[in-house]
Amino acid sequence: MILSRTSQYAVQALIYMATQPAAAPVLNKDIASKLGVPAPYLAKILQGLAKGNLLVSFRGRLGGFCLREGGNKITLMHILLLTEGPAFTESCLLGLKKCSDETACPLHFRWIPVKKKIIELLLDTSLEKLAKAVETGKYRLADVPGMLFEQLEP
Amino acid sequence: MILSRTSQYAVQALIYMATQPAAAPVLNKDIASKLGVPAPYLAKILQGLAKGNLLVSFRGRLGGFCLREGGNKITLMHILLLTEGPAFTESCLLGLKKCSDETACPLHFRWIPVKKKIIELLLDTSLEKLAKAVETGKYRLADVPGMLFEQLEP
DNA sequence: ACAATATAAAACAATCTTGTCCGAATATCT
DNA sequence: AGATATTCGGACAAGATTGTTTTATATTGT
Repeated sequence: MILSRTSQYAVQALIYMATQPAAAPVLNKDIASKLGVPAPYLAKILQGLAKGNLLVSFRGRLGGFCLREGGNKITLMHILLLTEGPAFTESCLLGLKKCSDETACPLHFRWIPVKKKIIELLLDTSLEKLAKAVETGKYRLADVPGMLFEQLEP
Repeated sequence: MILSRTSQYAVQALIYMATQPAAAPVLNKDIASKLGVPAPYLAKILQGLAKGNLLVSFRGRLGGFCLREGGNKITLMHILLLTEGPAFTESCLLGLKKCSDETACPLHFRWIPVKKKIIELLLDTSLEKLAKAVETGKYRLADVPGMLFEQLEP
């Protein structure tokens, strides 16, 4: 029923990046403060996503992270395959190592149609869709309120 | 996409108990060995289920654990409410503490119908159904093979 | 009294999350 | 060109959570 913290932060961060202008790299520090998540942990997650070719990273001044592909190419599935591991869609509800159509746990065939729904959702939901939803202001990305589109400069 | 180990062991154990004659208490030790899970850990889990009124426990000789209600009354939902906590059906995919129809994360309304399918499955799946499935021999409850209905006595 | 069993608590281990530190890379400024 | 400021990269460790094992205690039937 739940994703790991790592996956949650990864999705939040990528949605936020998709709301930002694609040209300029986004700073880990900025993402962390806008989302209210620990910066060192987020950095590690973003590095992993860069290694998985979802992001490009630039060091030095004017550095930061950019989405490698446009937000319309990246789906939740792409993200979770990296953060949850490549086998996360095949996991057995009861935790059996071997649970296939041949050697099935008693929940296997009941679970399959539900799993299918989940996978459809993950495949169909692109960063672009989510970013646009957030940009309407009707949805929030973090518990910390008002940080996202009400930032004031001194 | 995944339940905690505790939940997995709890469900496995209860299904196994539902395959056994209801009259005699079942020993933690026996369940553990048949399922191939650590006995002390399973004991702790079963005690929790007893506290949650899903099981009755008997101490001393001829002791053990019994299902309190018939297997047809107990659903996966009953079990998981105890092992995952009472709020596990309300958790937000992105981990937001406050994510309701009013203050929604961008995944909220996409996730609701899928969550509904999951809840339906959990409410509809009784221990009795699962136990009967296992008794046909077509489904397995544990990775350790052949322990369930091929136990030989010396 | 004894043996078998559940219960409780605590100790231990593994994993996940978070924080700190320093080095490497890169653009900007002088 | 060189100095400087900024940013990612990676190693390491502290803390938190979860899973596992051990130990001791209480209860019950024979």
